Amino acid sequence: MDDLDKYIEKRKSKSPKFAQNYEKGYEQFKIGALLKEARLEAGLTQEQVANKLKTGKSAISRIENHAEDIRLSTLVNYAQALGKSLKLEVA
Amino acid sequence: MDDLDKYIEKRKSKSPKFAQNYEKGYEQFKIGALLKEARLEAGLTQEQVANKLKTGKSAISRIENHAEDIRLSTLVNYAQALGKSLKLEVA
DNA sequence: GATAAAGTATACATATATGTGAACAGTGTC
DNA sequence: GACACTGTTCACATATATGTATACTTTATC
Repeated sequence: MDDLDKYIEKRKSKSPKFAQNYEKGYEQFKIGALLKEARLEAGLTQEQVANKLKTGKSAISRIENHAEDIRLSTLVNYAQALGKSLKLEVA
Repeated sequence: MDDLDKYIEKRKSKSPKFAQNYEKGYEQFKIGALLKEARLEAGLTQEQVANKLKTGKSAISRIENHAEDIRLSTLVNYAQALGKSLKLEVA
């Protein structure tokens, strides 16, 4: 089980709503976890990312923890702030 | 040159703004084209997709032609309406 | 246990995506 | 040309993501 899986398990145990939606297949809930994982790999704090995106750290926290939904541009910007890019596919 | 490329070229020639943003690398502009391509492959009209998503056909047209930005949930729903799924990656 | 750094939670304001309906345009068929 | 079908554009209303500031929590270090 990798770090992302561990994180998901932790979120599930702490939040019934998260667990319920996650099991339903709403993997959008994974997005926040993905971004957080990518941020930590880049060795950045939420505040550092916030500064790059010219916003506050609370906004970053919200994205990582409560991103039931998110704008595509926000995803793209977040990825860019980490020096990465967002790949999309309809398959 | 595949159909999507042809479509992009057509949009570029008709809309300077589209061309400009596209060349800048704002590939979000590709999203609408991607969705349209997927819809046509599935053999569905905009109205059919609109019905599945319980919305109007004008909303579908707008997404395909003027989706400078779009919500992740909208992308996911659209893909589902076509019997497909959305793949995301931060790389 | 005091302090600082990092992250979370909340509330309100603002920006913007989407819903909705109507009018109009393009395309093909008769 | 009339008709039906498909897609586009517009305006307005509504829903919701994000900006912003503040307070609180957690964790680590001393």
